[in-house]
Amino acid sequence: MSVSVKDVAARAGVSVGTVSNVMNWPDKVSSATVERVQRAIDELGFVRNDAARQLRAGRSHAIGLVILDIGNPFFTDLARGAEDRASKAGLSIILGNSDERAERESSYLDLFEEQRMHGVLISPFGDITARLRRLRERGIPAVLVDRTSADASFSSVSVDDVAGGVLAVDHLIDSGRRRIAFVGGPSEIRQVSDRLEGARSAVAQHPEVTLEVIETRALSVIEGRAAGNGILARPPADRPDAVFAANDLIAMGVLQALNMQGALHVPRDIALIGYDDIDFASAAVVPLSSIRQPSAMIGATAVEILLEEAADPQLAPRQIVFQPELVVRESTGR
Amino acid sequence: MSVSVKDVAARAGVSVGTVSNVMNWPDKVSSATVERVQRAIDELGFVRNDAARQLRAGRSHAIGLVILDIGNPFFTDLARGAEDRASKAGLSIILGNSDERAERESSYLDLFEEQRMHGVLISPFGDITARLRRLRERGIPAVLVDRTSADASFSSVSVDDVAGGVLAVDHLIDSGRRRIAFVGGPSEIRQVSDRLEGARSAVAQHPEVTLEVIETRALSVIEGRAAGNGILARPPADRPDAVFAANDLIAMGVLQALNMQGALHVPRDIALIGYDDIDFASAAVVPLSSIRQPSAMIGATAVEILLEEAADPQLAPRQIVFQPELVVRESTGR
DNA sequence: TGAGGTGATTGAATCGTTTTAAGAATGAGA
DNA sequence: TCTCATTCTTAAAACGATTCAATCACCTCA
Repeated sequence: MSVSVKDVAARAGVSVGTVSNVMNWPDKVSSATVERVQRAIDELGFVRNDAARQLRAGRSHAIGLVILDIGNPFFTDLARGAEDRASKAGLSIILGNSDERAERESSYLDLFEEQRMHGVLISPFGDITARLRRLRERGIPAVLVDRTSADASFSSVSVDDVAGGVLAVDHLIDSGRRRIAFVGGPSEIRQVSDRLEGARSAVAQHPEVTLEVIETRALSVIEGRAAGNGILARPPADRPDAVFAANDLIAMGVLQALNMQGALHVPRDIALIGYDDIDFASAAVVPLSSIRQPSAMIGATAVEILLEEAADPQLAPRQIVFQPELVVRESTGR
Repeated sequence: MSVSVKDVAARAGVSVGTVSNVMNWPDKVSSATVERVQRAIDELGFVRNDAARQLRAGRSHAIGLVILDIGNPFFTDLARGAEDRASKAGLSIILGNSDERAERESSYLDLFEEQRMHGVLISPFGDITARLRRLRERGIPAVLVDRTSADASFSSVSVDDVAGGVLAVDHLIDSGRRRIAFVGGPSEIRQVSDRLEGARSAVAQHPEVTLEVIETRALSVIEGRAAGNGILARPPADRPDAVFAANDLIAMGVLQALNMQGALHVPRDIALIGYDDIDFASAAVVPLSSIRQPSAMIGATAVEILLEEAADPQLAPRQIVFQPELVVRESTGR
């Protein structure tokens, strides 16, 4: 059925060891032989069997990546970044989507252990430090993405959401706004609470500025629109003059509500800034200011660290924190 | 480093063959032995090495899935459906994103061949029939998703886009619209041309109805908005009274343009229907009517067919075509 | 001519599991 | 007690690539 090194060796009139050397250490082989073996490979259409390579090598040539939500552009961008970096090292990425469900997360970790993955990148949902510790004992390093390790026992690559909150609110204040509303929730989500914390600390620098919190049940367009309608229903004097949304989906909902029938004008009446800078943000009715995260860079960096740890398991865990970036568009503009 | 069957066997005081039987054919082993071996497995934390299993079995326990665009909810839903069905058969799905680039598509196929995948599902971009034929010769069956095989030499699972076009335009006509515009492009995309063809044939049934085609350069929100602005700029008598957008992104762009500053009212002045029924559709300023495709079902069915072909390579290829479904919301409503 | 060196190639062992034919143990029936 | 079945269990042979010590061929220099 399948062509093996043995067949190639027979065709080229050399031993299997030589065929292997041609593929992996061509310098060790005379150029005439390389040529001959290569021709045999092409003629037979030989494709090496990765299972056998892996078995011999003791570990796979792939990195497992578990993300929280495949529908979220932030994660797919992150995956793209990881993939690009990994392929440079001759590794592939196996993508798993935990969908914020502990049992799916766990079954991916099972799979990755059975496959003796080169390493695992994970955006954790449940408490999996014990699992990761075990993987590490077995020679499979792990790096957390978009979340820091509680006890710093694992390396992590994340973004400073507190700084992002400061960035957003400072920008609103700089453009002359004084009554700011934070819209987002639930506050259990670490990203939400961090961004709010940043907003609070920015406001604290300016006695004349107030911050109100409008909590939502989820980070969705629908919830954002509900919050926006709530603002619209208030007497004008009670309304904020700026909204900082916990992510772009919320921001788009708020925008839709405020903009409906031209009731209020964004940014004239109310300035609006979101978070994540998803593609939709620039395509909104009023292009949305937002806080951009280096999602692809996060993925690439995580792979980088993982490779170093795979090469030297003794390495001390590192926590890499990226800084977010302000993107100004019309929704907060003049 | 790693615990092997040998260690388990030693601990349980049996041979490795028995350990293997406990895991794969427990009926062949006395219950006392099963119990003893199981305990040894648990105590040692044994996890079997998939590479070795695969090597012995000759093929992997995973199915490769190559999709065109991981940012498109249609494909992620499809992937979810495939994954659910595959896991019932004890198989996992390895997801690859070709990003509509031939070289990425090809490198995933290389990977899948090296891994001796159980089978391959692919939403093809380039012309890959030759590649797939070769995979099949090597015992790896392939099923096309969201596209039919030109020469019917491979099984496929797709949706009848022509019927979807008919569905959309019939609905517009039924609700009293007479001057319909189709917005979408480029027409090289098979889905676009099929939907337009459906629209044409629906219109052909009604002499009093006209169809105009507004071609866009891509299926994006921005392009949709440009098209919408074009419509807005015309004298009222020249405007269509209904728009059929080739997908929901286009539709949302058109909606944003028409609705801007309350210039035109959707659906009063112009009815609007999209295609795909993505989550955003129901969350738009005016909830969007759309054509829903059974994306998860497509994935699940494709896996089903793949499994049958893997079990019996002689099976004749089948073309499964699903019917799309009309979802009516406010944008075409009363 | 022979010793020593260099570079290319070989062949066997190895990775960890599954499979299969053969062997051992047990019990039933004569 | 012996034979024949029926369970269980074992040992060894795969699967296909990589690795490493050993061998070979050839050349140089004394």
